[in-house]
Amino acid sequence: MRKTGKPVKKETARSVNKEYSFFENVYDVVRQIPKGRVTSFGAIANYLGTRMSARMVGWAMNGAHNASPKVPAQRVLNRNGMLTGKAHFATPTQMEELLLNENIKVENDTVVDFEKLFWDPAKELEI
DNA sequence: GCATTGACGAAGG
DNA sequence: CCCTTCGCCAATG
Repeated sequence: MRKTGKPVKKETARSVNKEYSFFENVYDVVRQIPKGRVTSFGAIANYLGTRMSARMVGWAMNGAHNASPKVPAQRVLNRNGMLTGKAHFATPTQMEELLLNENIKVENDTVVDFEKLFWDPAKELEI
């Protein structure tokens, strides 16, 4: 949890009061995703201990665009391995391009062999 | 301050 | 097996 980049500065009140919005935690985990690997919102949520509140992870990613360095949000997919957040990128095709650039095959807005490429922080990082 | 929504997930019908 | 509902927590209207 090195807050290398430091909070987004938009910590919107209460969340910062608890302990650095867990947004930072999300960003940090996402940045640690090895190239060519992907993970899911649920996995990150599980790593954070929120378990099923994967929604918050997605919500946190909403500020990822403002985070520095930029968070490889293209590696974060839903449990289906679908590029759900592609619409939130600069261009709808950017997410797919980034994944293809990492040798990750994308077919029909879904990552091929998602299970094989799946990278679970709670498992790989061994909390 | 209450109601709705949101890059999700799991369980139930 | 597909569709619906609930849960989660925070932000926005």
